[in-house]
Amino acid sequence: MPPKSKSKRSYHHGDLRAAILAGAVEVIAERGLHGLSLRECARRAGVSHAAPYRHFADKDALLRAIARQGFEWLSEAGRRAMEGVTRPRDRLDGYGAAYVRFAVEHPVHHRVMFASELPNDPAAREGAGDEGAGDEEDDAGAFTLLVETAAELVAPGVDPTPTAVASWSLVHGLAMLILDGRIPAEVVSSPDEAEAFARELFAQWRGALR
Amino acid sequence: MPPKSKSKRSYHHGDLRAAILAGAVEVIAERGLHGLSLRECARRAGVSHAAPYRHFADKDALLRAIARQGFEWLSEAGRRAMEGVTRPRDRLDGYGAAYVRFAVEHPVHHRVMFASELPNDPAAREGAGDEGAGDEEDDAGAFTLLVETAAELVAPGVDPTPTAVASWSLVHGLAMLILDGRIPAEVVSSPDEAEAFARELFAQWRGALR
DNA sequence: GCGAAATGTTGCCGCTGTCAACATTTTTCG
DNA sequence: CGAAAAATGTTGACAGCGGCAACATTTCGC
Repeated sequence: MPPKSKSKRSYHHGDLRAAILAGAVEVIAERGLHGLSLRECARRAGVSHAAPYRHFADKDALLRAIARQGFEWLSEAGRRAMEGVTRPRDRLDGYGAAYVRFAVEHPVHHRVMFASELPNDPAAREGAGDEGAGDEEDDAGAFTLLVETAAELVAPGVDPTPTAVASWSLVHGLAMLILDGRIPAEVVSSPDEAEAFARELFAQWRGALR
Repeated sequence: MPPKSKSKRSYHHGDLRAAILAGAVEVIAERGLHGLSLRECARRAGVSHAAPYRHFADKDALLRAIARQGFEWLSEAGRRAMEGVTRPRDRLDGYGAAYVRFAVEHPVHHRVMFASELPNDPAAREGAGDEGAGDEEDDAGAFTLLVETAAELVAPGVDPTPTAVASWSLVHGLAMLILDGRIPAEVVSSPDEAEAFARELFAQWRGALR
């Protein structure tokens, strides 16, 4: 059993897993979430219709993989937005702005991440070391980071959860409304405009906590 | 051509359309959005697999009907929450609280309404009076009502859109996070708790506008 | 009553998810 | 180096689904 930790290339296809992942994002962008099919992904990768099953147990597993990738990118974007920023409010501002920007720049990932067609399955916990030796964090990572940042903002001893929930709600709701096209396009047509708009709303919100 | 305006009963099934609508909501609640199938709805209604097509052009039409019903209920709940309330901030508070409560009480409708797998189709505008003589409002109604309420709150001459967007983002994001189970259950386990939590966040937010 | 419209049924097609059996390539290890 | 084993890809099959066409039945307007 080879330790398939890093380099996965030099097999039949090269890196089918990544190709299918990218193809799936492409298909969803073109035909929507319910227009995704494993067979279409296989077709675009130039393999037979059952090949994807060597890399994903089923369709849900593929969607979970996209969601996981999205959460990783989001966490990374949030960390990068806060790095070097020391004042707690500015850190929370930066995270929120990065959140909205991520949603606008990666709409498919955001939709899959929060499509919530992946119900809470606290089962399937076995086989240590079979797959995923790198990172085991799921969506919890993003929320944890947010709560920690909010904790720096509120008075010590106060439960930071409400502040974290409010912040997350604001940026999450804004992101969803933008992605669903329910916000006038002239307000948030580009990622930069979206981020600026988010920062404006966040500044107003921050005033309420004082 | 009978004027099928009101009483739709006394045909083969009685009221297949309503039965399928209710069955679809049931199926979605049990198996998720992607677990919905017209054939399963037909089965539960006791009809053959093609019968639903006499009432819905396709699967999307069924989902659109559910969404329309949801938007009607939401608008009605918002109006009822604001009726008799005169102070603009209290009106906005009431609408937001009703919004969150609606989402918690009708999670399936909320999910379908904002699944955004129903892309903007400004086509198909013909045949006046064929169907739907009652109300023609879509999701625009909810947002319009919100903007109008926000307009009462801000200083005259100021664009109320940012305030409306912020308010909607907050309650919409909160609703989605609750429905997706990303908020600790001990905070918002019941509709009442969810509404109370929403009111608390809204009160904080309102302070920032002053 | 009678024609027409509305409603429901049966049968079919292509597509999809998923599995099992088979084929091929690559890695591991004596 | 050379087999055994593992990983990867292919073919074929099955049931379920969305959607359509043709047919059957009920109800309504007159």
